[in-house]
Amino acid sequence: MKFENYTIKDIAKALNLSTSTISRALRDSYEISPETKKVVLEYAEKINYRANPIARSLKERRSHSIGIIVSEIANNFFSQVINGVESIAYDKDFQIIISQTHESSERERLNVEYMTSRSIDGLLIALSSETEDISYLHKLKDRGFPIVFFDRIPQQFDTYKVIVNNQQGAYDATQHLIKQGKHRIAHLTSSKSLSITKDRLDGYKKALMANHIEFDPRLVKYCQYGGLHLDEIQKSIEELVQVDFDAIFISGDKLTTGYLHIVQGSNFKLQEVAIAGFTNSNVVDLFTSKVTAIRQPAFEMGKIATELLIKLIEAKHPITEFETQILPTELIKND
Amino acid sequence: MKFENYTIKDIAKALNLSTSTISRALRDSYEISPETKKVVLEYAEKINYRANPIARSLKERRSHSIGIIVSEIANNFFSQVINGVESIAYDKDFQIIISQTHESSERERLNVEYMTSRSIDGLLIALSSETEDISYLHKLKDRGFPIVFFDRIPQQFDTYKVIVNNQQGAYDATQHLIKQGKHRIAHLTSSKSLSITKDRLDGYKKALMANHIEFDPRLVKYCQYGGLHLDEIQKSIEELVQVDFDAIFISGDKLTTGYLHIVQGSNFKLQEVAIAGFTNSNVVDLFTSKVTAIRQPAFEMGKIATELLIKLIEAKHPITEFETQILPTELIKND
DNA sequence: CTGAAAGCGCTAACAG
DNA sequence: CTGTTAGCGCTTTCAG
Repeated sequence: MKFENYTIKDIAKALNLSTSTISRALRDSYEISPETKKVVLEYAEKINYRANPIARSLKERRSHSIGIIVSEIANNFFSQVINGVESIAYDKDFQIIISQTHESSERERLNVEYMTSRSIDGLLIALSSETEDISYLHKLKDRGFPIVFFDRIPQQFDTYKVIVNNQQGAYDATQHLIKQGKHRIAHLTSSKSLSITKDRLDGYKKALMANHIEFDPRLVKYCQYGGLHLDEIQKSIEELVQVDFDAIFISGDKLTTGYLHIVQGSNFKLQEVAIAGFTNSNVVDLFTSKVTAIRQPAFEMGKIATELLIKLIEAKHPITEFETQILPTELIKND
Repeated sequence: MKFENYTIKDIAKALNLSTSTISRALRDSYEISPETKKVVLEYAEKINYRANPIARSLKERRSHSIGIIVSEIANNFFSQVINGVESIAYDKDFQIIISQTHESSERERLNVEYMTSRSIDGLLIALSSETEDISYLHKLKDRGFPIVFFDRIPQQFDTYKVIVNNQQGAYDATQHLIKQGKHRIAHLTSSKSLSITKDRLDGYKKALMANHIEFDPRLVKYCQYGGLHLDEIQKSIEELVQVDFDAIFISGDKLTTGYLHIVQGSNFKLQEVAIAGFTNSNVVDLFTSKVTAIRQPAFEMGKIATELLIKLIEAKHPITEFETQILPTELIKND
């Protein structure tokens, strides 16, 4: 089945004008007389004419679409980011194309390739937890393709980046736990290769140090897939129980809920362990376990990243000076 | 900044062949000699050639992309559906374009228009809670445009539809509450215009009847925006408290969490009201309030809907015989 | 087996 | 102010 639309040619024929006149009239060009414009616009309206964007894209070498790659849209943080992206893209008449990596670097690479081959004009991306080699992204960028990173950013990549102050957020969370009188604070986090993992670990250490608590590496557990698989969390907890802990700072949504699921079933004194963690869930306050949340301004982040990307796309001359925007986190106490 | 790719022309020039030969070789046409193919393929590989899908789309009048419209991707049910869609689309080499209505019928219409004008090959859609007039969808369909509805479907629209057995799910939920000794069972639900609202209400009534409990219309509260705005739930609860109830059957994710948020703050005996509801949340079991969940096979639904849509898109002749697939729900007790 | 040429729908020099 | 024409990158007759 094929679905046909009117073309500019149809209008030209019907109105006894040339296609270029129609094209110009529709785009409100100054070269066209008001009368002609009126006739064309009215007729176009009447037949409900819609320009074929594919043809326009081919001509203009722009698709007016941007890609966004996240690990999971079912993650509150990312879906909120996407809402932010949407809010700007919609205004600026850009289509957005979303795809998920499910924390697989191969999937990520395929998605990027698929998207660029489908001619997106630019890319917003938060790296997967598995990703280490991003040379293909460097190549793309070097060929002039606009990329903006958010949340999970690479080191040494000359482009715009948008993140939160992860170190500060982690510091605040840890500090909060310490203030509650906790001293053996575990840290459950994502893959070592992620920027956020490093930054949050730094904040955690800094808070310990500020309170003269010695850092114990046995209390830090990494989950390669960011808690996507429950068994990586299970394993971490089992190991943590061995070394003993009275509070835990968790570095992500999936990790937090995964942790809670496991704790819920357990009989150990785990129930009394204080919890603080990065999460943008809207329902943490409904949980049986009290969780102190570090919230990220996800919507805002999506907006800013998109604005920067569009700036990059629409730049007349290559941009070479980039900054990294750092947004504040918010601590939501729950006790 | 423009981002340039190699074209078929570049290959032709480099290899001293014509563009048509290259085109054919790349598509493994029988008319091309194995040797030529080999040379072309190798060279294409070497320069990492990617065909420009925009050009191909223009020629073939197909974009190899499908649109999916939901109210909110931040809703577990919908994000799971999308994952199902993705799993099939990916295999069949279709790009998916997601957009959200935020329960606004105007947004829905704009999204559909935007997507079709951007040449998607087909559309998957769950109607917004506000939607009443879908004549524009009828028009699209009549012009041969493939549409598949899921979850929130219209009456009288000749096309494939995929839903769950909402009546049965509602029946099971209500029955479960009754078995717990509850007799004044409220029903908090979405907009009157949605198919799922009607079906679930029917199931609820049927269960009451089967247990010789009289139906009390004052116990049914509708939320036009499906709980997207907390105040509509607030208002419903206030009214329900007036008529008194000892259990509640809730018809959706947002409504359920919204209800819990409000109840949590309240001092009334609301805390003792038993709750059952449609939700695909992965964290209901972590909630303080015990919620009996009716889960929908969302992933499955996305898969089936996509398969049907692709069938429609690839049909050589117009399809006129349609069925509605009805999937089972699952009751997850929590007591 | 390969090439020339037309055309998908639109835009944009260039002419008039 | 309007029309002619070429061309975006690809596929596809139609010739050879």
